[in-house]
Amino acid sequence: MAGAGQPTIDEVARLAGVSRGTASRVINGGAHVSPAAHEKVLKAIEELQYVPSRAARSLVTQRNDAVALAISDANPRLFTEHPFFSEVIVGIDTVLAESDLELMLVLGASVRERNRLRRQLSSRRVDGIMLLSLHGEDPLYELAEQADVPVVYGGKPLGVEPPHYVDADNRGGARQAVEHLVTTGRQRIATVTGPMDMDVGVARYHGFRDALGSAGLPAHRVANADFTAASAVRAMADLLDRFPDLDAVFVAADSMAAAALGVLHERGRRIPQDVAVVGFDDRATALTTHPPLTTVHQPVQALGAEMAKMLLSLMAGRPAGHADPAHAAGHPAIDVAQFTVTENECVARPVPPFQSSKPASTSISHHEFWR
Amino acid sequence: MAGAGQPTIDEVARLAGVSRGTASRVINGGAHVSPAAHEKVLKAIEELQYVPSRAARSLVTQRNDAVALAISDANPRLFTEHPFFSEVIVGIDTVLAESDLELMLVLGASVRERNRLRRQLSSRRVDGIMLLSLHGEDPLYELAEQADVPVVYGGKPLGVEPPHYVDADNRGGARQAVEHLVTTGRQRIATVTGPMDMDVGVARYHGFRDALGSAGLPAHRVANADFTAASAVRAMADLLDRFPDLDAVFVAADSMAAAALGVLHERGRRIPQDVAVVGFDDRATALTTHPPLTTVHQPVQALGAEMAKMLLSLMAGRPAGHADPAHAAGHPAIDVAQFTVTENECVARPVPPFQSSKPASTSISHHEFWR
DNA sequence: TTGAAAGCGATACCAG
DNA sequence: CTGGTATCGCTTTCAA
Repeated sequence: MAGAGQPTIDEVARLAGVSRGTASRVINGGAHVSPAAHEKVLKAIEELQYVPSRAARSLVTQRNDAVALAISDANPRLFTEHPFFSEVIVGIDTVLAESDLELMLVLGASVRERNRLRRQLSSRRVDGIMLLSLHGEDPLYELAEQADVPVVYGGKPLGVEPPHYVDADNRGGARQAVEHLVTTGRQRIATVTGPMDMDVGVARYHGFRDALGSAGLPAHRVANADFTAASAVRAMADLLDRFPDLDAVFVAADSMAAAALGVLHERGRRIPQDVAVVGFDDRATALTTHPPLTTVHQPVQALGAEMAKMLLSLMAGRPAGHADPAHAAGHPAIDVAQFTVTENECVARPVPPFQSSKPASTSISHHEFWR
Repeated sequence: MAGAGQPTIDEVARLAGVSRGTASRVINGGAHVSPAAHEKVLKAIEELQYVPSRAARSLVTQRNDAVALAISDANPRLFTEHPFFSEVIVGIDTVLAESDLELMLVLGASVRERNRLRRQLSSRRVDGIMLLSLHGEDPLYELAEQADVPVVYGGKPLGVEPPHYVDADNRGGARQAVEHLVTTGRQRIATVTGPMDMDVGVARYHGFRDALGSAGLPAHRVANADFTAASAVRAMADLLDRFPDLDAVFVAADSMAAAALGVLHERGRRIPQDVAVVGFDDRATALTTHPPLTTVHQPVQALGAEMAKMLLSLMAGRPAGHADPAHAAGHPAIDVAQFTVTENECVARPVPPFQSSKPASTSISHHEFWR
């Protein structure tokens, strides 16, 4: 503390033999500086190993060059069990890395953490906020509305329509998954749902109903779960108790599907001969189950990347950040991701993979992330 | 920008009818302030919804109240596939939440990100750094040494002994796993290793050798992998090609073990009758495989928590942060976590679970995390 | 116990 | 194109 301390811009300026103003100009942008001075300042910076103090800079620029990702979930186990979160983070980070923005991670599970988040939101510590995994009536929602920085939601909050969010077409994806089961001749199709206090849970459930409805099949074989493996085990067992005749299950997340497979094995069901299973979400889990899981692929990293891009646009003052016509037409900033059913052995008689049946509004493609 | 703006401490002071100095004293600590003034300031803060600017505060205090977690891995897929990272993050966050410290997450995969990290380290942006998952010769190692803030390593870097790190007893855990296989009568035991440019990979491999060595069994059935599922598939297939007679496999990570199981199934091996499998690491993956995986349980969240605690100690100026006698004796700050073999169906003839055979140096217990 | 004033390390404006 | 100066919002010393 009493030691050398980091070099300041004044020392740089002195060593370079220029004024502090000139040094500053070189550091940012470098416009309006003579080549000679430019050179000298650069050399001084190099020699002193100078790095500007971000605190000082923030104080005057009123920016922080940092954004926050808040993951609001009462259940930290979900965060560890569900690769979804890691993938979103990777997607976000990919975009952020290109902008020299730093990422603050806030896990909003406990009251303490929630307070911490509140403080971060209001202490001009970050220039933007991304909110992930909001449940119904989440206090974070209100909290974020009060923030004076842009907010982007990952996954539409239940029951409200925030100005800016990124979401996948969960309903359409689920519909595809179940349609796939119908196509392969299944008649008594059940579902293990996600949490019904989240839009993602409700939407996938609706997709399930959609598909069965238009196929003229009953849709009463339903058990709720909350994306944890434990809840899926309970739900699957429950389904088998109540509907021993079921011949297929759509499980609203791969991590849950893996757990459900265990229950099915235990109960002596052969897969896919007796019961076909389709999951939803990621790919890694799907491939290590036995048999490999048929699943609807969701480009989660792209979702994270899109969140970050949208936030950057907002921070830059651009309205929604999309050249997409669907959005320009007064549409809220939703990104409907394309889904692909990945055929694996969990469903008999595979048919060729097909794309989303959603007609338009799917113009944003992130091929670099897919697969 | 031209709008209201956040309230400043001056406005608080004015509204409370005191000087700025007094207001500041109330905000931090509240000592040497008359009860009357104290009260008034508090009310003004409440009324104005005042939150101090962290940038301004940092500028004068020279602290940031933030720490960084840098995850250096060239393969982002690992981060998403391996629940290990999420668990460490949760463990860290649990501790941090109690200290009002913020967490910056830096994924150090690309060159760009590495530069970003370098900048963060040297721009007094964080008060401490945690480094996770360093590979051999990782440039991050040198980088962190130059940082003028405390650094804690998660997992010992290969070949060097940094002043402060937290690690689990990977060698002992692996030894236990393999001893377990020996105990159940297996003779031709193979291993799928972790990356051999990381201490964790080498240590677990040594544990494998240790156990086979003292049992008088050969230890040549080895295939290397890098913790990804894809690499495990290759390694397992390779093992079966080279040693079709193997009757057990120790796989150095559960995520890899799950993948290996798939290969074994494919090749017609019955588990555990033909081949017994033991994994290492987490519990969630272990339970959703078929059959459920026998594994060595590692308290990963505790590891993360310990990293954070150690960093906090260092930041507070305390030498290593442990009352542990083993550490007081000039020992580096290693935390040897206890391991438990979790019995599942992947190994035949289960014996009662047993604890680590390591005698001492295991005094730190995080029972709240275990199980 | 309190108020006044001096910085912390940058940026940005404004004459020169 | 450059140098000086005000300023960002807070903590902290120093007198009173």
